[in-house]
Amino acid sequence: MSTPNEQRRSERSRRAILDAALELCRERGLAKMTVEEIAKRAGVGKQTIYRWWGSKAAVLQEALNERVNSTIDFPYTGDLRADLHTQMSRVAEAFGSEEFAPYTGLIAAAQEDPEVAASLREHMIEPRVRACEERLRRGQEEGQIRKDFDIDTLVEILYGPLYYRLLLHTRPPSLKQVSEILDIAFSGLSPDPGRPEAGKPDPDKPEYGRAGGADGA
Amino acid sequence: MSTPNEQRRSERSRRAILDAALELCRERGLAKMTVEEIAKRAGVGKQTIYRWWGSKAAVLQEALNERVNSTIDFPYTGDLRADLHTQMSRVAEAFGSEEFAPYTGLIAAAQEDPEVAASLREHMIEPRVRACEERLRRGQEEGQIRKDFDIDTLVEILYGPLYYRLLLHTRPPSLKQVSEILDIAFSGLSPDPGRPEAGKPDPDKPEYGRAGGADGA
Amino acid sequence: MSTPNEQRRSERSRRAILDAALELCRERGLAKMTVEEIAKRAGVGKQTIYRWWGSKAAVLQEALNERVNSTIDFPYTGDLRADLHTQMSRVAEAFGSEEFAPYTGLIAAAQEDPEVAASLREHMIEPRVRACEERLRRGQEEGQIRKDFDIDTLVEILYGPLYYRLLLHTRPPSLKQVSEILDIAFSGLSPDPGRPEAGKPDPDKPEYGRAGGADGA
Amino acid sequence: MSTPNEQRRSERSRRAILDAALELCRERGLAKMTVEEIAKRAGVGKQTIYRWWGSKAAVLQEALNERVNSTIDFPYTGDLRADLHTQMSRVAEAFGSEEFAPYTGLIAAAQEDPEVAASLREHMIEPRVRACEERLRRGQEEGQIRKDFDIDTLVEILYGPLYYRLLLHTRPPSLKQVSEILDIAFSGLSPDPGRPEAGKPDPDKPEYGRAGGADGA
DNA sequence: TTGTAATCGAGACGGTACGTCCGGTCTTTGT
DNA sequence: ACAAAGACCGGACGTACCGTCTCGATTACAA
Repeated sequence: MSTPNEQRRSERSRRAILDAALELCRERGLAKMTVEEIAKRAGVGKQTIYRWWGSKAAVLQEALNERVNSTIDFPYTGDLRADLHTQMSRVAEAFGSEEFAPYTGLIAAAQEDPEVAASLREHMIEPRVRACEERLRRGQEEGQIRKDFDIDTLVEILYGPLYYRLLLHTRPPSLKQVSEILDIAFSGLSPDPGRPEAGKPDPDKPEYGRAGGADGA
Repeated sequence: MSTPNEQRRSERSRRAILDAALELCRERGLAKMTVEEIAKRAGVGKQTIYRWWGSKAAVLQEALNERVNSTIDFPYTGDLRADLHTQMSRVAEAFGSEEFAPYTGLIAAAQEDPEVAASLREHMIEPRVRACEERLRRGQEEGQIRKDFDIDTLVEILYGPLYYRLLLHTRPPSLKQVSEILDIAFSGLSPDPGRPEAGKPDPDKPEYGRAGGADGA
Repeated sequence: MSTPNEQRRSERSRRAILDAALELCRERGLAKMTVEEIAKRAGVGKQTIYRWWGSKAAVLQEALNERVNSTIDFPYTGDLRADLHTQMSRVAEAFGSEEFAPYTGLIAAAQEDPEVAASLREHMIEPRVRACEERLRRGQEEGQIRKDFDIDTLVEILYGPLYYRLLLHTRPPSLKQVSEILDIAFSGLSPDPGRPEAGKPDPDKPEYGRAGGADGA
Repeated sequence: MSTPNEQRRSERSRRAILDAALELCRERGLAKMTVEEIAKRAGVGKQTIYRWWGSKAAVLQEALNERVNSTIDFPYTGDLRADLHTQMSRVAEAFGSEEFAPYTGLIAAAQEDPEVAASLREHMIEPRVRACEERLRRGQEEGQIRKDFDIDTLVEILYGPLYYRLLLHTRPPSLKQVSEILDIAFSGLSPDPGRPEAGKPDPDKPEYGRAGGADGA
């Protein structure tokens, strides 16, 4: 079976479907949108969707791919820490934006559907991870960071906290968080007697255990 | 309106429902199980589920709560880093286990349902975060780590990478990852000329960019 | 099994149930009312209804019994045809009234439930048929009608047309119909050259075949 | 809104639904059959039933329509009374048959649903009433019956007694009843001194008031 | 007068069916 | 020859009632 003749495919329908899918996903989220709605809004038969995609998640995946290819590239100014700050800030900002619902929806779908998970990894995660790794490796070669750490794990340490906030909805990822991540990552936790003992209050910080109900839904 | 008379509630049915829900979730995941199935397997009317819970996610949430309350507590041996290693290893192991599907299912559901998100935070995340924070604060007071970092962000740096692997399905969380996280977090990335430049191979590490499609689900 | 102790029965509840049932039946018909509604409106537990009656139809049956016992009796003036006219007019009027829905509802229920049918016959039909038969027999003995017809069939000829209109909803039973029934029944259809050929217009008469759709529902 | 595109309708499904409905109605009656059963037996989605009919009664109505169109026609031999006897006997026989449950079920449903009532009248009652009226009018013109009676009322007098037995379940309509109806209707009740005073026993006749339980459900 | 036993209001329970919605497939129609 | 349109089967949704089953709290009888 597999896919029909790619050549006869209607680009017009493809575009309308991707646009409608993205639109709907932003309106009510991946789980609450239906293939039927996409079809209706795109002015397309349902079969046309099922012919070319396996699920609404696959449609959304393709729709997202097109819009975000630009954000892959990593800056290079020579200062690794500054470049990381630039890039991570961009990510934190994106994660905090309302427009980002489709991405979290996709990650949610990936939890229950290995195909989505694979596609997500391949198209969204890995290219960005690779870009980050390359920048890190270059910095390493330039002696800006130590060489005895695993680059992959390092990427996870830098971006994991952003995903943590994004997906557990504790508080929105923020620029402040990015700075703190870099602070800790670069300086390390081990005590350094020569350093000042800063105790600045933190507006990001939720206060677990006090008036807990307020941070609901 | 709200809930009916709690006193007349049948504990027998409640148990059967929670058990059935957990069982089904492990069999096919939260998204693919239905309220009807839970009811049938529990030998219960659907209305009995709808009477006491708002959704299948809420049932699962309650079912999970009961089983994991024991894992909150943090060890205290006096050595903060060792205690973190102990606890994070436990988490990494749990995250890797097959039995953990219900938890990721719940996180997925939280992406599209604020009520689930709130409940997840309140019952699963916050108690553990609090426990970790307390341990960290104690270590801080004992001078084992620096005092000028935000504790919340620190928690995110430690656990974020585990969630990253759990939810993005790049590779399973592992004990090795835990060690590396602690290495980086404690030592910091900044170069230290006195240290050896270890280059040990890493079995966890996927090789992005080579035969990338092969690691798909 | 059967019924519980009749002596301890609460007359208060019995009354409230019968009243509520009749009220509800008039509001929305037997089929669309529920035991739950009766119980709620009567301020009574559902069990109290199920304890004493087998179905909502049985409740309604009993409720109706109480209200209509007065209409059984047949007048006796000496003029059979006049007495029939009096009684049948009363019936036609009752059948036409809006308050009569419970009765048709009961007949409807009887079509699918033999118990209701038996109860209906026993409590509502037979006593009235017997009364009518007695009056007819007396008239027969007095020589006011011929003796060579079956009394039962005669009753059916007199009242059947009223039930016909009541149950098939072609047009409401009317006094005019009663007069015509008696005319035909007493005179007979066979031509009598000596009689006048009346051709009075009939306001009751629907005109089948012309603009038929207009008389719908 | 209303009905979808009639042209795309599947005749296959329509047939299966009507057949299943009639079958089920004969098995357990209109009230005790469910839309779900019809769907299952017809191998059809429930939605396909709800798409084209408003209720199970509507389905049954359409199913019955197709089977009974043949019985409308009235015989014409020149002898009105004989023709009436022929036709009414056919009806009496049909009313007595077990296969007739769907019809009584429909009449029952009509008591609580004006749409069913209208449909019943339009499709089942009126065509037959019209056919009978025409035959009667012709007989009237031929001088076989008097001209000073209302034809509609006459139809009710002839058929009302059959419906009476059918719906009140006193005793089954019978050929004997038909003969007696015609006897009374044609001869009239008024005494005729020249006639014999027949007193033949009647097997149809129930004996109200004696051992009444025997005719119970 | 006080137990004792049954009925009572209340309503949770295991179920059945409702009528709606959507997922995926199959058929018809128009271009 | 495509696709659009959309009807189709299947089956889960959440709701409404069914008739049964506890629960105390009356209530009426017997002791």
